[in-house]
Formats: sequence, structure tokens, C-alpha cells
Amino acid sequence: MKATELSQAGRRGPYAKSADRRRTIVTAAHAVFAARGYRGGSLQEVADRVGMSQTSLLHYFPTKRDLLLAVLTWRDSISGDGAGAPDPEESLADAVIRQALFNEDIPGVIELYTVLCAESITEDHPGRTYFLDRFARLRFSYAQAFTRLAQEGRLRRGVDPERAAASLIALWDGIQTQWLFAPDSIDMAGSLRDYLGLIILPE
Amino acid sequence: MKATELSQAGRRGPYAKSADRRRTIVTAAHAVFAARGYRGGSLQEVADRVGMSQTSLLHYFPTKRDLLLAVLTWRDSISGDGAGAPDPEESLADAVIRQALFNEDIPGVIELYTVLCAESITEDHPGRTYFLDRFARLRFSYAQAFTRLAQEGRLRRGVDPERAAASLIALWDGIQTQWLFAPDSIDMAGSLRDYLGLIILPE
DNA sequence: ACAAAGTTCGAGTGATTACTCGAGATTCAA
DNA sequence: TTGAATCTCGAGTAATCACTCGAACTTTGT
Repeated sequence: MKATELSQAGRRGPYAKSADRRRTIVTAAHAVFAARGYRGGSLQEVADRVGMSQTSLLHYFPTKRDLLLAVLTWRDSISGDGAGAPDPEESLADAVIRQALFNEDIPGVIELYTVLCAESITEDHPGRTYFLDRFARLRFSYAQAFTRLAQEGRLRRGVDPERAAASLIALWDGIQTQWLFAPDSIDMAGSLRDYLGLIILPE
Repeated sequence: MKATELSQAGRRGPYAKSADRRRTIVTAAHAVFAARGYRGGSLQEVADRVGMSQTSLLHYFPTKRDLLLAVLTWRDSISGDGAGAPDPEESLADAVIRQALFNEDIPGVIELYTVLCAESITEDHPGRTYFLDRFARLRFSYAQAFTRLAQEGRLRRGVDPERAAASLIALWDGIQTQWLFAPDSIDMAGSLRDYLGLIILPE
């Protein structure tokens, strides 16, 4: 028997219902963190929503930090913004608008993103790395797309791709924040469409 | 002696050093809330920074909520963004850029704003009204300015003043967030200048 | 100087926090 | 069927939270 086998000895892996259980926990945690933030939300509240004890919750996610990271990972899979281009024929502008309209209809997704993103700026926040990576990745991705448009002569003269990438993300995040405060006064897709219409020239 | 006098009887008002004391408390609280948020920051930490007991702190600000509102009010006085136009000759674009560069150099001002703004979205947050009012006021003010420019024919055709106002604020807030994560990669004033240059036509 | 007001603080208060421990219940491969 | 691993939870634990109380100490108008 080898050392590697010893370390694995007796392990049987999670039971059948385990995956389902984890999913419902992450869903509940998503709602709690969206409504109260990471610091404001408690494991007890998550456990209550799931209908299980706080101790059982900690069996699946040993620390609150682990739970948050699971929520952020799950968010990526349901919102799937960023580079993921399902249709290569779709224009950048159309993809952005479609994504914005899509997120608008999933309750809590924008709340979670906006609340946790700003909270991650505070000291010792476990979400910091996630948002740091996300911004770097998104800026790179959009800058690349704008550079491609520029090569086709479809970017307005004077527009810098890198700066436009940061500005597009900034506008998107900022308009989401205002929308959360006053949904009836803010047209998220409209603002994004206007901006993209200003910097991207018609084909 | 009248009833009104009775209700005031014996009141002498705060002592001389009281105003100073309040100022140093608000300054410390500003730093704490900027670094840890409202929920993450504690009265004990504020008291420690000032060098006084937590009990004494509560003599000046009876609740944590009161302290937060004092911090937000004070923020207005040092940052003074919004409608306040010191020089009527200064253009809207110049005023925005100047304000952005000014805030960049006051430590903690942008942190506090960004962290508390998003935190205010969460349930039962005492800062909610402040940001709600702020956004409404700012949108109105910028929309008015854009409308004036439109009347002079200096707003690009197709730009809606109300939507542009929301977009400008969104871009500003969003670029601040990215700047907090990666100050060396983000040019706040540059992004704002670019956007205003796109929608405002030269004189 | 005196007394009444403002200021300071040590010592709690109860509530809540994330997390631990140990033991019983359930699942599943053999 | 059996038995070991996974799952579940009641009962803590120590820490921290905003806030209270009552009694000293300091300031200030008279």
C-alpha cells in the first residue's frame, strides 16, 4: 500500500443527495448575501432558508469564506458575462445589451454583484481576488474586441480601446447601481446602447 | 416661567471643546467606515482611533446610525460634488474633471463613497436615503446642464439629457470602483474627459 | 466659590457571530 | 446484511457587537 493510497484510504466521497444539497445551500446563500452583503449576512440565516441546522451547513462549507467563494463561482455560471460568446456572428454591442437585459430579470444577480463588489474593497474581504481577476479579465477582453473593431475602421477616431473597455465596464456597473436604487428611472440597456453607439461606427 | 422656558430650563449647551471632539470623531469614523464599511466597522475601533472610550463616543453620537449620518454629511462638505459651481464661467466638463482629480487626492473619500453606496442597497441600511437623494439630485442637476447645452446646440444630436446625466454619474462611480482595485491601470479623469468629449460638441 | 450642566469611563447587558465537539441517524459499497 | 463513511444536529465557546447605567470628574455661568 502506497502513501497516496493511505491518504485516500476509507474515503468514499459524497453521497448522492450531497450535490443537490450543496446547490440549494448556494442558492440560499446567494439570496442572503445579495440582500445583506457578506458581512451583514449570517450563516444562521442561510441555514434557516434551506431548512437545516447551521452545523449541517458547515459540514458542506467549512467556513463562511468557502460559502462566499462557492456563491461567486456559481454566479459566473448563471450570469456568464464576460468573454463567453455563444454566437460568433453576434456583434459586441448586441451581446452586451442582451446580457444586460438577461441579468435584469434574474432576481438578486445584480444586487449580489454590486453589493459584494464594493464590499470587496474593504480590508480582509474574501471576495477581493475574485473581483480583481474579473475586472482584469473583462478589461482585456473588451479591449481586444475594440481593437479588432478599430482595425476594421469601425471605432470612432480618437477612442482608445483600453480606456473604452474600462469605461464600458464602469458605465455598466454604475448604471446597475442606480437601477437598484430607482429601477423605474433608469434604463440600463438604453444607457449601454447609447454609449456603444457613440464609440462604434455603423458597419 | 412659561412651559417653553421650562422645557429648555437648565440647558447650557455643549462646552467649548465639544465641537472639536465631534470633528475628530467624525474624521476617525470616516476612516473606519471607508476601510471596513458600516457593518464591518465598529464603534470600538472608532473610539480607539480617537483615543477615547466607546462610552464617551456614544455621548456625542447616541447610535452608530447617527455617527454614519454625521460622516455622510461631513463628506458633502469636504468633497462638495454636485451642483455647487464656484466659477460660473467654468464649463461642465472642466468642473467634472476638476472634481474627479480633487477627490483622487483626498485619502478615503472615494473608498467611503463607493463602499457605503453599494452597502446602502442592503436591507435596513441607514445610508439608503442619503444615496437615494444624492442620485436624484445629481441626475436632475446634470440633466439640466445638458439641456442647457442642447439649447445652445452643443449637445451631440441624438443624446438624451436625462439618460446622459445618469450615464455620466454611472461612468464616474464605476470608474472609481475600478480605480480602487487597480489605481495604476485606471485613468479616472481620462475616462470622464473622453465621455464628455463624445457627447458635448466644441464651442 | 458654588452648583448645575456637560463630559468621561468602568462595568456591565443581552444578543449575535462564526465555528467546534461529540454523538446519533442515514447511506451505500461490499 | 454489515460496517464504515457520510450526514445531521444539539449544545456549547469565545469573541464581538451596539448600547445602558451610574458614578466620578471637568467646565462654565453666576
